[in-house]
Amino acid sequence: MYQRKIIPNLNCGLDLIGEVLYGKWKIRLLWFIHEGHKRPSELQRKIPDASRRVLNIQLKELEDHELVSKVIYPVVPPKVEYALTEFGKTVIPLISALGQWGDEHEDRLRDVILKQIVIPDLHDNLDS
Amino acid sequence: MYQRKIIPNLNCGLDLIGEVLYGKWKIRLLWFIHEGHKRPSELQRKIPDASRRVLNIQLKELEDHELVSKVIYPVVPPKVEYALTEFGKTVIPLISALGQWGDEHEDRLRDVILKQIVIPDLHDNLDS
DNA sequence: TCATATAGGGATAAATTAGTCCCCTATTGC
DNA sequence: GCAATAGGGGACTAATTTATCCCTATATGA
Repeated sequence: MYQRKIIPNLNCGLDLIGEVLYGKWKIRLLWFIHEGHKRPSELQRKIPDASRRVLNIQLKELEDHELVSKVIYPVVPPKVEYALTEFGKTVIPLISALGQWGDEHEDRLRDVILKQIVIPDLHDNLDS
Repeated sequence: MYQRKIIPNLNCGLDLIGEVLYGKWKIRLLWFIHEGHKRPSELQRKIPDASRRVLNIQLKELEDHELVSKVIYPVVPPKVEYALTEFGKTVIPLISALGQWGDEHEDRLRDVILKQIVIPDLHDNLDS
């Protein structure tokens, strides 16, 4: 596991929430778990752009931060289920609000974001 | 400037808002500008842990994404003022909600976060 | 004359995050 | 026996983000 070399700031609420929600897929993981997709394989199907590995790592962090809980059933083949903790449930309204804002301003956002991404890239990645 | 090699996903609202709000200091920049700290030097003083360089870069991105506007006064020494755009103002309630959640759960968050950060680090960085 | 304040940028290095590849477990079905 | 399934993890590499260092310009005050 990666050993941090720089201590994060934990001065204010924004620092604190940042520590637990930053991570490319964390918010989406929380959202999908909230929607009832409990098992790792389901989550991987919902987020195909993330590698299995990274999802596992981020799920582990969410678990360490007590936002989700994990139950491992001792069966073969293995069965694992994630769920939001009570604490984790309290972030859902925030995620919902973020997603809603993004949806409301979808066109404008897409526009300003794409302006920053140069053409060659689009060309090279048309197939992805 | 860094040229992206991977096209970001822009499928849903969460992807979109992520593109404009990710960045270690962006949310704080928006917040302080909202509080009336308009000038670069003021912002740097409010966020001493960020290097001047990075703040400039992130301010530029916020500007490109039309969340803030920048006015350069042609005087010497230079004077620059940032302000939230109308669009930028619409994110403030979200940031406020995030910060509030962080504040409400401050103790618990600090606790779970620090558990993940190992002791040697704390030792090596006691002075920072 | 020299330091200070103001704003900014290039080059480069360091830190962090994400992704790829390959391997392991044990059972069921063919 | 062999493939498929479900969940994981180590080693390593690539991508991305932040930080550091140094340099530019001009006016003011000591």
